[in-house]
Amino acid sequence: MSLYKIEINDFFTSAFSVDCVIFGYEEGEIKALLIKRGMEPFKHFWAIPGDLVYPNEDLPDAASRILHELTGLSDVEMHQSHTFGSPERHPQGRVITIAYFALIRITDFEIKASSWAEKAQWVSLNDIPALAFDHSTILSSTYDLLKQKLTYEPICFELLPERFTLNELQQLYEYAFNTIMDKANFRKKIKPLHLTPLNERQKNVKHRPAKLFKFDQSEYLKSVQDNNYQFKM
Amino acid sequence: MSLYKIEINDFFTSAFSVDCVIFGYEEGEIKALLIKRGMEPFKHFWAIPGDLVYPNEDLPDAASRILHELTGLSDVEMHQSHTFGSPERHPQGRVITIAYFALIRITDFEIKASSWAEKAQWVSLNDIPALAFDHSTILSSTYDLLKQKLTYEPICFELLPERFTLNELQQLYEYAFNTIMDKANFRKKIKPLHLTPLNERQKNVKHRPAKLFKFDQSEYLKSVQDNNYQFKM
DNA sequence: AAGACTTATTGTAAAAATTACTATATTTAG
DNA sequence: CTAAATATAGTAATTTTTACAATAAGTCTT
Repeated sequence: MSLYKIEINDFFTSAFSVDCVIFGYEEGEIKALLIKRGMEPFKHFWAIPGDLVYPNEDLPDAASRILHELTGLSDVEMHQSHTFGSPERHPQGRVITIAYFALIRITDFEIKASSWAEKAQWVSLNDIPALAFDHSTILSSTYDLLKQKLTYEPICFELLPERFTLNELQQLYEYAFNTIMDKANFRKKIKPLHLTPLNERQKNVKHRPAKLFKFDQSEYLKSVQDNNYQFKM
Repeated sequence: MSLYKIEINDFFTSAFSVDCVIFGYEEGEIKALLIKRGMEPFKHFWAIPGDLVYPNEDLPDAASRILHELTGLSDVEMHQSHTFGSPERHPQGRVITIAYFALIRITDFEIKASSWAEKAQWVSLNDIPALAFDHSTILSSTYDLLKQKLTYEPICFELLPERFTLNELQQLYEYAFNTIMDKANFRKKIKPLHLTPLNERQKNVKHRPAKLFKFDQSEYLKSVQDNNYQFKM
């Protein structure tokens, strides 16, 4: 196609989609919610949940819609990841996709069926199969971004249950950064976060139960302003 | 429009563009290269250089093309920023834009004329005027991203001249983070970077001229692998 | 109910990194 | 040659991080 013959309307021939990487944390592992595609192209392939964006729909709205259709959850913060637009990435035409990610509490909901998914399942990041389209790339670069954000934003609490033990928090970081940390020193490090201790303890463990804590977002935001505190891991 | 009437072809009616925030550093200030638009919409408004992406063009290629048309520079690393897709952001239809940024050395080139720009000019980030479309938002969130990356990637050297003094490096960080740093301590901090000292000095200064240094990227990458060193500011 | 066991929680001292500040050396300008 | 300005090096106090030890508080077994 010669550049000189392109007119403005020739540009309005692309579609775009939103792919939504949904991360959860369970049994000491970070997992992603994958679907088995129920339609062509890549029918029956595992994939990241995503959908074309409606002509009048805003991007974050599309991401929230996808999350809602699959999980029933609303009001979950969506984080924008990267955008993928290689001309060959979609067999049916030029489809740019904007990746988002959401962090959710696995135990908070039941996976729903969805129009475009014949099956949905949590998969540990260690066992991700081959995925449709360029979704392997999307998933891994979005996970890199998540790890990056875990170091300078307190988003770990979106993955943990609302009431959590300090060990659970530590194990999440140990998993993500593939390290082992000293328990005592870890507690010193998170002291400035002022996690709220609860009058509750772990249940059904065969040893001394740990105290449960919760994270108070508004408290945190205040201390960021007042004390010029900067979360850092 | 009812959702039930939407067919696949109704989705292939959008366009997308790439906007390229070009940052430079001069006279102790970070500046952005802005253009004055030569055509509608927002004719004569200041804007971030950008263009629609051709149907078969990859996104990074489009970003490089825009940079090249305006500056003549090639082989400059492009960093992807955020994507903006509000349905109302473009008066002529649904246009998603993917923001990129490039860091360049202002003195390395001359600004060229371009088909879509009637004028191009470096503007200090302190004096950015009202911009076309949602470009004010794009610029400020991309600058936030740049500052974020300045803390964990050695991209400061893409802004500085190839041979620079340690003071120039320090001043760049002081500008970006709006702080004042101790000269002696700053030098200790950057010691692990192993900047290469040159047998050259500053010229035309009315005091003792400082030694010039350069950054050796391949040396840096090696020390990242070998020593598990992680750049951090 | 006692004691063994496991884990939570607190504490402490050494090591390392950061910070604030001082002193000295080197070059240009007049 | 001297004054002015800045580069560069050094040092000691402070803070943060790290490694490790000690104790407390529950559960489980007998």
